Amino acid sequence: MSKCEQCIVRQFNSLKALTKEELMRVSACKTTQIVKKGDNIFEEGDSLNGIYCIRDGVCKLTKLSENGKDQVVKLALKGGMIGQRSLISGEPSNLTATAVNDMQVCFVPKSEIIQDLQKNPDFSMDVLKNMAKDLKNSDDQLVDMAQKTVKQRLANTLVYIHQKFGSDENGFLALTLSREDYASIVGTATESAIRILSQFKKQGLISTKGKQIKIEDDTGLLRVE
Amino acid sequence: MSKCEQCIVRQFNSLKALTKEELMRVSACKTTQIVKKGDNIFEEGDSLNGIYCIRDGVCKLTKLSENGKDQVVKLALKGGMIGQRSLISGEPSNLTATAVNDMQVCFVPKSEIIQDLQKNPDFSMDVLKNMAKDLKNSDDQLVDMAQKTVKQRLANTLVYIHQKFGSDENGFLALTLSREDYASIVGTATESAIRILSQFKKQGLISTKGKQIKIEDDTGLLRVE
DNA sequence: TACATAATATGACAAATATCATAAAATATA
DNA sequence: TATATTTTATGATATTTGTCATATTATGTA
Repeated sequence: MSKCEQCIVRQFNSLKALTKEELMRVSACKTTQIVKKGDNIFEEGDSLNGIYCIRDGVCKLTKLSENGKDQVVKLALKGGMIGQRSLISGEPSNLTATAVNDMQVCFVPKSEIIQDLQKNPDFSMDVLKNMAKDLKNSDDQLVDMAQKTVKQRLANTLVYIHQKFGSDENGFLALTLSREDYASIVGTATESAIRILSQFKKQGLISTKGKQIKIEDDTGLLRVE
Repeated sequence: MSKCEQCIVRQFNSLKALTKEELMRVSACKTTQIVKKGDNIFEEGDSLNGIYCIRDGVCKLTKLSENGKDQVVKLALKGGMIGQRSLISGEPSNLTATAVNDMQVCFVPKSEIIQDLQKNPDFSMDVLKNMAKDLKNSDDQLVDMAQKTVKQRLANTLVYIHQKFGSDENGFLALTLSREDYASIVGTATESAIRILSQFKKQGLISTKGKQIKIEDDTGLLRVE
């Protein structure tokens, strides 16, 4: 089994603030798991006994609304950590984590993390900073959700995914999501999302091939009204 | 000037986790200010050199959207702390804090707080827990904003304010907000908020007297479709 | 390959919400 | 108290968005 000390992914999250000794302990107690596309890592209401560090792949964090629709709250990718909020508050998870493509994640037990939070101020400060960043993102999303049109939100989402995940060799977004996923990021009906994508296509802002999407004009998308 | 050691308000926030010595230092370096209704404590983009502990009164934390409308992200009341997120991330404030009624707030300089975060794991853990709670609230709000109707959101807001702020001697909500404030909490046009309030009144869910609102049927409000 | 299944696409229509106009009431101010 | 100003209220209408129906295309599987 591979060691955390040699894992590059760690540089992208709070684990980089651990001392060599702490990291070795984490490495010794962690377990690595393969998660197949579509499978859940954990579900809303689950008690989490640790956190997950994403070695590879992407997952969506969603919450089921009373109307029966899932809302995507966040996308987490390679280097991300999920489950910290729940671990810190000691409450069951507020969100469901579902693999958007095949993933490899490392589970680190709660006891080790809590101990490091208590002993290592650099680590706890870094976790605090990441949580602060999440909170800012969440607040900003809330404002957009409240004040922007569906069209604007979908345009922003496309640009965001372009920026965050880049393009493949053919120019298509490297992260392929279903139209339903787009709809539940944007907070709209799947048909509405599809309709607006068609419109963007006619306007030359994007092009598509099956479910794959190519961004043709980022700035144009950001100008959508 | 009054001392933090004797301040009850502290019990409601992370400052309760400080040691006696730390608290005395905070008390020595803090400054108390009066903020009049409608005045800003800080604005979006301001660099904050500390955090504010609310001794009395209520403020709204808002963000201006590109469409020119303010969105309320959070209401903070007596015992609450504002500005922590910005202090921790080291970024300018993401939100504007405006007094909804007359307030008294204590400003604690950044240097003192940072030092305590570094030295006192109980304190940093408590700040972390509060941030985790804020994050959960923000995520939940996001889901509601995306998936619930304006009517449901306004009903939920009324119940929330009833729970959080209670009623005055005449049964009216103890926190009086303008219809415009309600609209920018719910994320709708002021006219829509007013229209729906009128509807709730006809249904006997609330009653009003000027801008004052009395909740007549909490459970009924929560059942609104 | 052929079939079944799921995902995407689009039309028609209904419902929700925003906008503009204007009136009435409440509140602040002289 | 009288007046000006703001806030609340409501109607008319336009726009946005959701829902249901159905066709088409893509994708997985035997």
